[in-house]
Amino acid sequence: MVDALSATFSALADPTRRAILARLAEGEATVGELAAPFDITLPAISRHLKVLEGAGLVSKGRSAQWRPCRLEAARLKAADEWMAPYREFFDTRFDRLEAQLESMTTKTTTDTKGTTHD
Amino acid sequence: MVDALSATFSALADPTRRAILARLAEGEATVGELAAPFDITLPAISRHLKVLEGAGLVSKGRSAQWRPCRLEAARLKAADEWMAPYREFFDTRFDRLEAQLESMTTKTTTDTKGTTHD
DNA sequence: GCGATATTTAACCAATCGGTTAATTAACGA
DNA sequence: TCGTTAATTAACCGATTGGTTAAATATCGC
Repeated sequence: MVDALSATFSALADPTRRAILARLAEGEATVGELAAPFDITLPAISRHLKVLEGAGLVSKGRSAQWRPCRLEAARLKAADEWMAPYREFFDTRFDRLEAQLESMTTKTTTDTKGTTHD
Repeated sequence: MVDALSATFSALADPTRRAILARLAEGEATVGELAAPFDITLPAISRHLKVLEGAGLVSKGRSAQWRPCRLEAARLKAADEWMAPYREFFDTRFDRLEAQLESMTTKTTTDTKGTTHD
């Protein structure tokens, strides 16, 4: 997978890991505290945290036998920035009706093979 | 994986698929056109597209033997909205120095076990 | 109907994923 | 030093992933 953005999105592609991030947005928490809300075992949580750490979304400190975890937002910001150019499309109603209208008014369309989308 | 958000992030966790989306942001394209820039085989592209379709990020039309693909932004928007609450943290320099300052001024800290983060 | 073009499906493979249980490491506190 | 608590590591399992080659499907143009 290698690249940071892929690692970030991959880390986000799991509801448990997203929940952990949501929890950390409210402040630091130890591994045990993070694990509490879930049904899965501690080793499983430990590995989810390792994935989040690997993606640079979380950092771990140490305090006696505890490992307080903290949200690291930089990589989230990078993911957010990757999304930014697509925001332009969020409200583009580029759909059936509009496309059809366009193809009816324009005679020889610049169309990618005369689309009949849907 | 089941939930839409996980499917979306998972689909985005691959550079080939992100490149496909970037290409589609410039307009519709057939499977062959989308495959052209890549070294991998057509079946591989076909499956990447199926992942993107499955995540609702791309829709396919049909026109003779071509399958013109189009970007569908709704799910991207949902992912973007998931990120929104975290934007608050993007510039929070919540780091060593600031945390340490805080723990020095506050006597009995509300600290999660007296963090020594890093 | 036939050959060419566009795309998908099938079968396979090695690697990774998300979970488990059991064992290990590390630091506390008495 | 011993028992307890916090967390990680190891070994294993079944499912999924991302790629391949080869075969199948669909539609065109003649």
